Amino acid sequence: MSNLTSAAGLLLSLTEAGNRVSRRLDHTLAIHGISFTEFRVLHHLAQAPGETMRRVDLAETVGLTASGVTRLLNPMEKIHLVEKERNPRDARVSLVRLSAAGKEIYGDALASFCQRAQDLAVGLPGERMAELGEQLNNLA
Amino acid sequence: MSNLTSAAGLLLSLTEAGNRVSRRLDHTLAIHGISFTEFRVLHHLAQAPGETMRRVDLAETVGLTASGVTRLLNPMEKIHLVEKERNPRDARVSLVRLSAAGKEIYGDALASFCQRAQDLAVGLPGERMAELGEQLNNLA
DNA sequence: GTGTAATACTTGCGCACTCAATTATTAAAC
DNA sequence: GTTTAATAATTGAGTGCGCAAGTATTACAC
Repeated sequence: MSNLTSAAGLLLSLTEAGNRVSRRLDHTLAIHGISFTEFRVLHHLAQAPGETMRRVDLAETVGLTASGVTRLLNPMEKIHLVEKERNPRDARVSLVRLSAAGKEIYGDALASFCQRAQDLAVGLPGERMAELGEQLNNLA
Repeated sequence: MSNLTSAAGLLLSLTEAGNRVSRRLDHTLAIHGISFTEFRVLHHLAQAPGETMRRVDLAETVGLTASGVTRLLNPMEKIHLVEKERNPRDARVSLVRLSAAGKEIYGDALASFCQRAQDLAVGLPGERMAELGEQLNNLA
């Protein structure tokens, strides 16, 4: 029926589902005044040691370009969701830290996110979710 | 470690991996002069009965908005990768058909795509790929 | 049949993001 | 210690795509 290898078919479904899901989550997070992308940086910062990350690492984990994070973080700094910080050991890197305000918004948004995710993820194998998520993180 | 439900974590990984993968595939398909999104419409048209689809259905399957497909298809029609066609039963719908030229480009791009997909998908469970892809299609 | 709602698609506007090139800084080569 | 290469981030220019609103056309009520 389909002339795709199984890997190709999977990546196709992955990206298409990813697009759909992103758009839906964007809508549900709009209530909190942040985009889904912004939520993702808040989340990864919240998980990071010291709630601080380098911009390049942030880019890779959220699935953006370095350029993309720069543009994304600018307004977030202005709204004081995150704070810029310099690295004494290496003047090239500029670190990003989650602010108190950012932490609070993250907490609120997290609840909406998890709730909506529960709805969207029906039909996925409940037991294997954690395992599968881990595999996806090590992808590409 | 992470205060996410398993569903939430999975959707996060899904969208982030989707972004990364999309960007990579975009690059590899650039050789054929098409974007990854364009490849996806060519692919779905090639699978469709009569190699023809309605724009709304195309939008949903490729993970775009109706507006998005309109903008995407305009240049593709100009390059004659696809052809517009009207539905005699319903004047609202405008059908899109894969052209001969589009079919050819699709065939070429398909090879590159599958090859690259193979590389990108290392670390994913080979046996479960087809099954998982099907589940992702019924997501969101 | 007429009015209302639903569906398919398009368009104006704008934002998010990418790419390529640039700057600043550090690491490596020798 | 220079020179060269590699890394981190930013910026200019441009594109892709979404949203909201608009236009047709069809379906449904009654």
